[in-house]
Amino acid sequence: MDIFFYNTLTKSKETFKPIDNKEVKIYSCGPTVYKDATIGNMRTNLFQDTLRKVLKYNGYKIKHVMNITDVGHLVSDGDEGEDKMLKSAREENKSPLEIAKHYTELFFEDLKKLNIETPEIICKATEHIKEMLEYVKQLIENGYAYETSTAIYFDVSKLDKYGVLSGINLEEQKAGARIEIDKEKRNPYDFALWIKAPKNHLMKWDSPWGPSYPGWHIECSAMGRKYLGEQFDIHTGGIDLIPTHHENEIAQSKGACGKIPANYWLHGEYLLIDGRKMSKSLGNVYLLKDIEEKGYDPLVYRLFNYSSHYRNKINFTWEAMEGASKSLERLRNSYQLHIKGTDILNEEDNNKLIELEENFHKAINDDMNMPLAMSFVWEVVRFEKKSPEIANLLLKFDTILSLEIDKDIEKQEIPEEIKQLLEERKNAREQKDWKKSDEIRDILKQKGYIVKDTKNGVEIKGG
RNA sequence: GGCGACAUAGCCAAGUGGCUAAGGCACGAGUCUGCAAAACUCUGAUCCCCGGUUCGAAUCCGGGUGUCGCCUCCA
Repeated sequence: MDIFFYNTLTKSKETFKPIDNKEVKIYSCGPTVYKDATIGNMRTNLFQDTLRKVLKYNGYKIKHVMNITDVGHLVSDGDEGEDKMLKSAREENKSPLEIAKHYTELFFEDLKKLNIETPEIICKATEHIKEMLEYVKQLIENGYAYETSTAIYFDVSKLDKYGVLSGINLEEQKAGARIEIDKEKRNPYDFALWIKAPKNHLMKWDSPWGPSYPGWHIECSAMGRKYLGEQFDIHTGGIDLIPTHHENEIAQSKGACGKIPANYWLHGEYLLIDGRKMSKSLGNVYLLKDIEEKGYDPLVYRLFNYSSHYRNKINFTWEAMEGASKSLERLRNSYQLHIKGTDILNEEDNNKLIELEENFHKAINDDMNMPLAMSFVWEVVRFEKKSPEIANLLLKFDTILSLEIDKDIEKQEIPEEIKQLLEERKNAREQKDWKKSDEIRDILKQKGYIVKDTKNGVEIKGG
């Protein structure tokens, strides 16, 4: 079955044709590890994870590279600001590497909680200084870079075209409209490849230009080339990376080897909070931790992401989380109903299930249309007959969904105290002492246990 | 000023030329139950507005209106 992806490079949906028909090579722009990863960052990681799993569902192997930016980015385009990593280091009274290590660990904890697979290759910028320097030297040799008193700059005017991703037209942009003009720069859109370190700069390395440090686009070009070659299949990131970071990566690659590094560029849209972009100034930044603290399984957030396509904005509200929470519960309940089911499926049922699996497959292959795919999941969930075969189909879907659909919420340790209360309530019910029964139910509720009386006996949930 | 996205039921959202416009959540009605919960069944849309193309448009084209994002680090 063909796979289709929307390619930012061509602004159209294309049939996916990998360079190698067995293994797909992917590069994802990873986190800058000087602060907490937000649920917005996690949305991008979730879409990348779904990409991996969809490719695997179609039988491909994956070689996926993700960088860890542990050398800070600069504050502003003018390259005159304070390095963010250094700013954090100063504020938290730790060394830059300690800061990086701390936030890297937190980042991977979040990925794990959301069942996001770790890419095959994780590479740190600080461990690839040599490769970056070689890249810069090559750009100078090829005539695409020049030195100023503060940095080595990329000369965008040397390219046949700058702006293939974002569609900007350099002539129509007002030079210095919102940024200070650096008189040494040849073009306003020239960007720093390598920056000469001021005296008190903490993170710096020896180079032909003295103690200095990398600009903020070169690491992805250098590491991408090292691990995946000059050209690979897919490059991913958040939509905000299009106009600057990815544009400049393409510029660097064209300068170095004349090629655009990836054939397909996939970008995830923003997560909004109550209809607005998440930002510190609006005070609406949420972390996965905040979701957990409200008592939600982190996978509720994962399911919530399936309610909208990755290329559309999604609006985060607690009301939406409540809805997703109910849905996840229903999915898992349904799996249990099917696994315990004893209905015999006839040919018509089997054909219907095959059709649903195909529809699901088509939906995920169509540029990862998860909202549509979910509608077929729900059809399977609602299937009239209950049978383990249907449960297995749900399990197959879960290789994409990663919601732990087979998690048995009833099979948990129940403390002795709770067991006693349940026993008391059972006796009360047998004597039709409804008042006492309801009182005990309230007590259990206060302790976090929800009691349900079903035909097959008492069910308990919570803890 | 430039670039771009979006506008579908109370909320979220799929659908990009053609059968009754997916699905989830919420609400309401019902079955079941001592009650509650769960489960199941049923119930809801002149697809932002105005033109145009077409046998036929939510879907294509033009023009409005509105919301938002980017052009400064940003997933």
